[in-house]
Amino acid sequence: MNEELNERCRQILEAIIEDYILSGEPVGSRALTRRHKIALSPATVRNVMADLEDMGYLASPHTSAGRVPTEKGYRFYLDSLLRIKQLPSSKRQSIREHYRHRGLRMEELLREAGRILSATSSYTGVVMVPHLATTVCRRIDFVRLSACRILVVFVSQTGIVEHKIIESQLPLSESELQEATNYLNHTFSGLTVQEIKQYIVEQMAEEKAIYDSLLRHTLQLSSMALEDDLGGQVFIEGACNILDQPEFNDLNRMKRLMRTFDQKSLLVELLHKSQLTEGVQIYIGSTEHYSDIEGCSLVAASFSSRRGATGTLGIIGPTRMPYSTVIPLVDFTAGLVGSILDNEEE
Amino acid sequence: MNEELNERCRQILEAIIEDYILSGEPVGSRALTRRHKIALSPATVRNVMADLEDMGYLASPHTSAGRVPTEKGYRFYLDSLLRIKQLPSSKRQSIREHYRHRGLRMEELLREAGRILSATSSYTGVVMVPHLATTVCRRIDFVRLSACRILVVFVSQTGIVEHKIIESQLPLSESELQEATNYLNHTFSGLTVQEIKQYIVEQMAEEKAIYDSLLRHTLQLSSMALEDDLGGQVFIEGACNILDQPEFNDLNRMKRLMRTFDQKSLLVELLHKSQLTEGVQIYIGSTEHYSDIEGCSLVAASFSSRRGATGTLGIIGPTRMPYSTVIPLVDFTAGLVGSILDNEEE
DNA sequence: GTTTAGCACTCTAACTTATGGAGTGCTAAC
DNA sequence: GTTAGCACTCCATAAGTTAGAGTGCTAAAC
Repeated sequence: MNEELNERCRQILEAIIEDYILSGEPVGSRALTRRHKIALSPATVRNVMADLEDMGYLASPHTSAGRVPTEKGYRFYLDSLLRIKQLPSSKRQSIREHYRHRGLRMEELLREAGRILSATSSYTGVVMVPHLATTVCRRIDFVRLSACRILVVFVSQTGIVEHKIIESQLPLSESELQEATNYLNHTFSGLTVQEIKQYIVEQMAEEKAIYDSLLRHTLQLSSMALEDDLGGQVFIEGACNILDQPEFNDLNRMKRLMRTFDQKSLLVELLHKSQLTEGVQIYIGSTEHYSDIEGCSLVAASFSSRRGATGTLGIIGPTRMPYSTVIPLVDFTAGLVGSILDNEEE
Repeated sequence: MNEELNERCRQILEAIIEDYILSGEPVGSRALTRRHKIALSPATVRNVMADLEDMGYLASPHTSAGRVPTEKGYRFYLDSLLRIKQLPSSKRQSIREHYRHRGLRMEELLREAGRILSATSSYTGVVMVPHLATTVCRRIDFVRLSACRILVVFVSQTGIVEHKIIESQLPLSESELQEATNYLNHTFSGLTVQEIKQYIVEQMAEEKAIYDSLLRHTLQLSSMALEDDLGGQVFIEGACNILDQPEFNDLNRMKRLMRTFDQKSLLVELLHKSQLTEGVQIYIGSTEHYSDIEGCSLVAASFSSRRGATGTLGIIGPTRMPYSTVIPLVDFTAGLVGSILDNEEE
């Protein structure tokens, strides 16, 4: 694939994609020259377009329609043509404003982030809750519900609170539980969940060394408490926003998208993926990749606080969305949410 | 409105509604006599249908289509014609099975209840989380995040856990907080949230009598902690299920419904309403009432545990849904969820 | 008086048939 | 290499047609 696109091709490709983003209609050679003051005749543009089609950057829905960007076209546009502006400071300010009077609960903060993303972009906002793994434990509490049923409340440095009810094998008295709690807080506070799990495994391995049955039991309970945390949960806000896009006049595509939202699994997968990489990631739904969100793209960025909690947020919109504003929006929001989490830690 | 429907009218109305529920198409006189072994000619049936239309139980989309039940028609059907079967015990068993291996977190339980309702009915499940008001306090914990920021964890007898971060006016030390916690648990444990609020108000009124500033402050904090709880939150599961219904081939209606789901406010209102009444409630969306869910109905029932937590759950489906199976399903589920909550209390 | 058969009438959904417009690809001239 | 010109293609829209289902009314039958 050694096709170097020369300047003219690039220009025309860019013009086509930008037109298409605006109109959603296939763009033809005539309209293009008119709108973009290109110093070429439609015929010449047609030749270039035919080349671009051969190379896979464009496609035509049918013989006598204009051209539409392909996934490859978008990719090239995103990688090489798009100049990303900074979000204007007025907009930054107004977004910050939205977060100002927020309640301070982690979950609500993230839900709200999704809503703000959605409202600001008029597409759909998605937010994935940080996994506990890299989260630093501030405190872990056991609350005795009955002899064998124990409520575990886990609080991270970032103020994430998770709770879970576990069934203990052995009945435990109030005072035993208190003792266990004290021990755990003393031992675990300041460690990440990962480190805690590690520690538990190591201690359990030396099981024979542990003569203290309460201690052994305590470790067992904490192990149960920390498995399968809630992290990775995904909030979807403003799902219906996206339905106003003309591409969703197709009932089936619409249903498919809604189903994807309902199941969430694809989103979890994608959001996870983009957590592994720095910066804004863009996933383009096409027939080959992510066909469930065909016609849509996900613009995602992960946010993280200084102390480790890392989640991902983003916007799902039609593939033909104005990336030049959506990308900075997602980028800015990720940073903002991260810093809000930081402040909550202090 | 003193229209007594005679036996024949009732029979025909019932037949029409049942046909319509099955097919979703306007039903005509001919088809009706054929399918229902009615000992009357189509012409006679037509006369009856015309009467029923005059009385407002039926409507015709246009001159030469069959008849469709109106909201009034459905109401009459539900109130006077429908014989509700018990859920067959095989089905009960299989539903119980679904709940068996559930994690024990309240929130997950309710979410799952929504999912099971949705899957079993192939419509959309909704669940409203119990409000704290009537909930009995088991325990209330303060966790110090920083001098002024405090995490409050509230645990009800039913195992509902709510948490919230509040900002204290005065900085509090670890030990002061401990003292406050002990005081609160001692005082509040076993009271309902309502009672607690009452108590706080009374105590504050005697403010002058409270020389102990820590005590005053503690009360203030708990007051903050208990206002605007999370209860009333609504989970919607399987929203896309309902889209497969033929009535949602209409794009606009579909969008409207999705928007209603997104906003949730109408659902909150309806679910609240049905919390005030015993048994299964049915809300029929029509142009006049609840136009946001036009073409849909909500079948709802509240569930409650012995100790007070009361929420509501239900199914949203097309108005022409098979009530004879949906109603018992909702009824049974409400009872089941209530009893699961009871067990969790034990 | 109620019920029914018959019939003219209505309305829709589905199919067919024009028609205009937008756009292409090719060729030949610049 | 670029462009004008032109024949051709395809879609969207509108208009016309038809078949089917259903109604309302009337007059006869029970």
